[in-house]
Amino acid sequence: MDLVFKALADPTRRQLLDRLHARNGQTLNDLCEQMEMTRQAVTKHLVLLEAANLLSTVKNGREKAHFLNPVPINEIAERWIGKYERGRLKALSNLKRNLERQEP
Amino acid sequence: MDLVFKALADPTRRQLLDRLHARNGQTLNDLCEQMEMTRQAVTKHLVLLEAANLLSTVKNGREKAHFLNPVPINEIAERWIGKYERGRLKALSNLKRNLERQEP
DNA sequence: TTGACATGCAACCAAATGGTTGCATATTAG
DNA sequence: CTAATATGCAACCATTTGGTTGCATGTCAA
Repeated sequence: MDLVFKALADPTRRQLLDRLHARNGQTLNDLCEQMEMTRQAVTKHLVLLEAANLLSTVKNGREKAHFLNPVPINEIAERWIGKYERGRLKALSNLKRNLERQEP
Repeated sequence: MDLVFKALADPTRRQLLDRLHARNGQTLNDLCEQMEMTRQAVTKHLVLLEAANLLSTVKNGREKAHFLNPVPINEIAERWIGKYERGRLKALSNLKRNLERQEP
């Protein structure tokens, strides 16, 4: 879970996920295009994303395809966002009431 | 948006949000209890959370109460998780098909 | 009013992070 | 076979991050 949050914290990695979301199964070289950094830097990001189980790879000859794995993001939605969502209205009203209490 | 992801990336900060979720409006000293770090370290985390708009504070005399703001988390759920969620089943089936293609 | 308490601010430090360069290895095309 | 291509691995570097200590400031209680 912590690895997922850390992986999602970097804009470059979110961009990589976005690009895989747009077209799944891209190779490393594909993903390097339009990235303003070296191939090795992209590789490091992909390694982190894979460690967080946000993507899986399939080696095919000298190429390596990358596939998005939406499960961890779903887990965050379920276990974390949902929890906070349920208390949303209540927390908002509490906040409002407490703020108003300060300004007579 | 990036500030929110970065803020959520640290386990200490998620713990702080959890504790505010359990009991809203706690003071800095409250939040420092059971934290294995100095008050100043906790302060730094709270500053980041506030910069990400994940909590708001109300100063009352010499105390400062902290209130959870669930809006940014909701925005992540809406704009990011939702997008990936919608493609979940499709992506999973694609992944499965591509994996099977590799193992005859 | 004075001492205790709650918080703020700044300098400093070690470790993690995000990037680079250079080279090695494996596969495919000609 | 050989050259080009796709990727892997490791050392190195600057900046950010997460923490510390020390001290300053403001507020409440006795």
